[in-house]
Amino acid sequence: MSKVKKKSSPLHVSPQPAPKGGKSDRTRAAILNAALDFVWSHPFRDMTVTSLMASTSVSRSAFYQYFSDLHEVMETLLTMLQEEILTADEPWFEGVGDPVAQMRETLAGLVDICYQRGPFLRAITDAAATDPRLEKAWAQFLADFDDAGTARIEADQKQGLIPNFEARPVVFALNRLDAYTLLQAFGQHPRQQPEPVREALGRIWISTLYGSEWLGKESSDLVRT
Amino acid sequence: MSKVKKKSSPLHVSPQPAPKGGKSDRTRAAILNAALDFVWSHPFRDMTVTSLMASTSVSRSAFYQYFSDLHEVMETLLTMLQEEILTADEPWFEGVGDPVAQMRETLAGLVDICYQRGPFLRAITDAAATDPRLEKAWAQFLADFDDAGTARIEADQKQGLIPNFEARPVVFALNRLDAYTLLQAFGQHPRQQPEPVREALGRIWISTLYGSEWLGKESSDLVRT
DNA sequence: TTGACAAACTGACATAGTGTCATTAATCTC
DNA sequence: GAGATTAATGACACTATGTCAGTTTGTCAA
Repeated sequence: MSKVKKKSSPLHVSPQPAPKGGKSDRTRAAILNAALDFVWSHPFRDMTVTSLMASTSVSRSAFYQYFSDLHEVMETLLTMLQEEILTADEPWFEGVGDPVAQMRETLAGLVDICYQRGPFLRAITDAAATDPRLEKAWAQFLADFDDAGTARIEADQKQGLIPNFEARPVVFALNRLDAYTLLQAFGQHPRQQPEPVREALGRIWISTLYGSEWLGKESSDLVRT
Repeated sequence: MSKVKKKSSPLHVSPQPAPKGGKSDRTRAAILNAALDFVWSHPFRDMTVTSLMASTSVSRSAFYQYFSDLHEVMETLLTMLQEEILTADEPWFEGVGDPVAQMRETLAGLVDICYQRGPFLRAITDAAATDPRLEKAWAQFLADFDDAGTARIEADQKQGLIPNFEARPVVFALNRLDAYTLLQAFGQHPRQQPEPVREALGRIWISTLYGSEWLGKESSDLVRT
């Protein structure tokens, strides 16, 4: 929200990320935007270098001066999305305060982002199925949440806020819950409504970790003890 | 387990599915087995018609007399797996008795199958990312569980066994939880241990639906009230 | 302005995989 | 064992990829 421009539908664009370095990078940005636009309304499997460069003023072979293949484009975009999501997830994953309130805040942010970026997120995971590098990057993205979530749970267990069980497999499962629920709910048009999804995820996380007695007020305002 | 032969590692083989119809189907079975074998130790993205038919005694172009492309092979295999999973999932999804015991039974069966078929399951979802038909088939496979699970929850809600919330989004999320947790835990070698996964899934389903007070005995035997 | 060097871009090519088709080989039927 | 049906093959056309030698464009020093 700070300095990123938003187009109505096909999401954010990236002008010249590194205008000073020496490389002009104008074409590079054009390619990234073309990819973003494409993926908003077409499945990744239909993306070809030709189709991408058609919405550009330069030739197909120019593509290969900026990226080695389509997957590298997606990997670049994944990195951008990653930052956005990491920020939204901070409250519960990095915080130390009231867990349930932070959980709700984190989920709300996550659902919001994934609703906006749905088709694009979907494109990344589709692309990951056909490329080892991107597959690894996506796996690492999820694995980082596994680590952070495990740490948070173990901390809360020490405080007696969460019952004692082996944290890692549960976090692993809950993170796949989030990732693929959001992916399938928002990954293609028409997207599902965000509210029921957020409520469902909140219900599952909270009753699994903190107990269903915390589910009281499901409405918009956050619960504070 | 009834009449299906099992090879040690690369899973079941399918001899002549329809030996009477008229078509010989011997080559067809060979192709399906080649696919099964391939996918046990290689990612789907590396599968080509050439590589498949290489482990066969017939030529590449013979492939096209049995399947229109690689995705159709995977779709055929999906149908087989589907039956196996539907059977394992019957207790909770179709039953009317003690929900928690049935839940545990269902999850145990599901984890067991997915542990055995992991890499193959993975191949199917990878393949679905690159083909509309298979994508639809996979989506429908999951959607069927959404319907069945919603029905079961609503029934249990009427009996007061499950708190009143909108069932569908929660089932949707829980089914993605299962599918992608199992997929990522068992989808490629080396696979995770099945027990922690089963326990994690059980914990999440049960505390979300029936409350964590049912989690008492986590050991092997089933809880009966 | 010119020349010269580098950056940006291009068209043409080699490669890999797909799916089709006319033809040949195998198998069955009477 | 001749004819007909089914199974399998080799050769071909097509699509998309990634590479490369060469051309254009831009910039800066003289």
